[in-house]
Amino acid sequence: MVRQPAINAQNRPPLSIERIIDAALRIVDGQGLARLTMRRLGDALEVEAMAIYHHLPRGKEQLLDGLVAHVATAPAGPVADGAAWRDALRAWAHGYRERLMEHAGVLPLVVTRRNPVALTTTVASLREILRRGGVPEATAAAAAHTLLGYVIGHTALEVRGTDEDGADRAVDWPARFDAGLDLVLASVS
Amino acid sequence: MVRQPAINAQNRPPLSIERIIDAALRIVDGQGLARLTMRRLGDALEVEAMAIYHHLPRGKEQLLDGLVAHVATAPAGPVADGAAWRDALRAWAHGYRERLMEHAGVLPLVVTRRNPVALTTTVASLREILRRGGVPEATAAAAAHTLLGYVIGHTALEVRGTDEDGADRAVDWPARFDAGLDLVLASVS
DNA sequence: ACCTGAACACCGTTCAAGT
DNA sequence: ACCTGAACACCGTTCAAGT
Repeated sequence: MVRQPAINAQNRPPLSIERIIDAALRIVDGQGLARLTMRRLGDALEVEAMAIYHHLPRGKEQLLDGLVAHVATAPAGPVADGAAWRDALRAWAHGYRERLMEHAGVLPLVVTRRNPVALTTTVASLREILRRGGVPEATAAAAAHTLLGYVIGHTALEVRGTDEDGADRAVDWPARFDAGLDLVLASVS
Repeated sequence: MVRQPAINAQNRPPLSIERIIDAALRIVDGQGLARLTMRRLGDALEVEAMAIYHHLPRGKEQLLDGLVAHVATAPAGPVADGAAWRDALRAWAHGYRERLMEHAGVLPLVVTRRNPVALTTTVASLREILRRGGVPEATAAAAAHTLLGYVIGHTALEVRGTDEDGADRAVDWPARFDAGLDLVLASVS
């Protein structure tokens, strides 16, 4: 008789940080950040809210940090051909925007929480691609911040959906995003 | 005997939306957004929390909308010499960044709240400056969104204070901001 | 080790009542 | 018109207790 590891009396697997973050993200995506409460999260996990504290001792703070780490950590992968850095950054930007749009509810957290590694590692990956493309170190560092700042800021504008232009024309957001992206990338060298 | 208008039994002026928003902003700036509660706001105004609802029937939602309107509504003024649009936009960007830094606590709200006029009017003013500078309509619209998105996003990165670079160098944020701003403005035409 | 149950101090908001 | 006081349903979190 092999011992079943990690199955408790109620016949369900014990909680894990991953399952907790996943459930929290589902609540935020489906109902909004304001409805993410420890008690509701407990319900979703079929557990008393207090059980969550056993896995996240810092409580809700740690939960929100986990959400940011899960959503905002998306470094650009290394590029085979260094010269194609412009295309690589464009592709990364599209992916990052989509990620933020999918989990729009965590955007305020991305913008608020102090000093998480998420953005640091992401911005470092961008700088590395620029560096390998032959862009001077100082320019690469500035351009990496500019690009990440643009993607986050523009996506924030899009999510908030200022759906018209001030001139009563509907905004084609993906086109806007691409146009701005080109503007940012065009002068990097 | 001239009637003293709007002085009540307790010998203090009645509340007004302006005084409420001011007090709320002071709490957010001094103690952070999380500590802005209706009861604390009431204390600051020397009033029971429930009195606030008489002036803001939509309650805390309306209060937060008011904070965003107060902080994020900062259109660029009209420019005498249309040809100097690049300098005008640079000056506006510096002012807007400073505003957001001063009231960093409301940044998550700026990024979250749906469809306030604040950003719409601001972006419209940027587009107008570009238009008068002779930039084609479509480019002007895209560049205005790009610029506002950049300023908000980059300031958000700065506020969160990823104080090092991933390469252990301290970041000179104002210099970074200027470098990115030039990058954005350089290719607009 | 992992989870529960009761409890505490605090929320936002309503509603009837006071002046 | 403007504000108060009590009340309601909900928070995050602690702590001792169960298995």
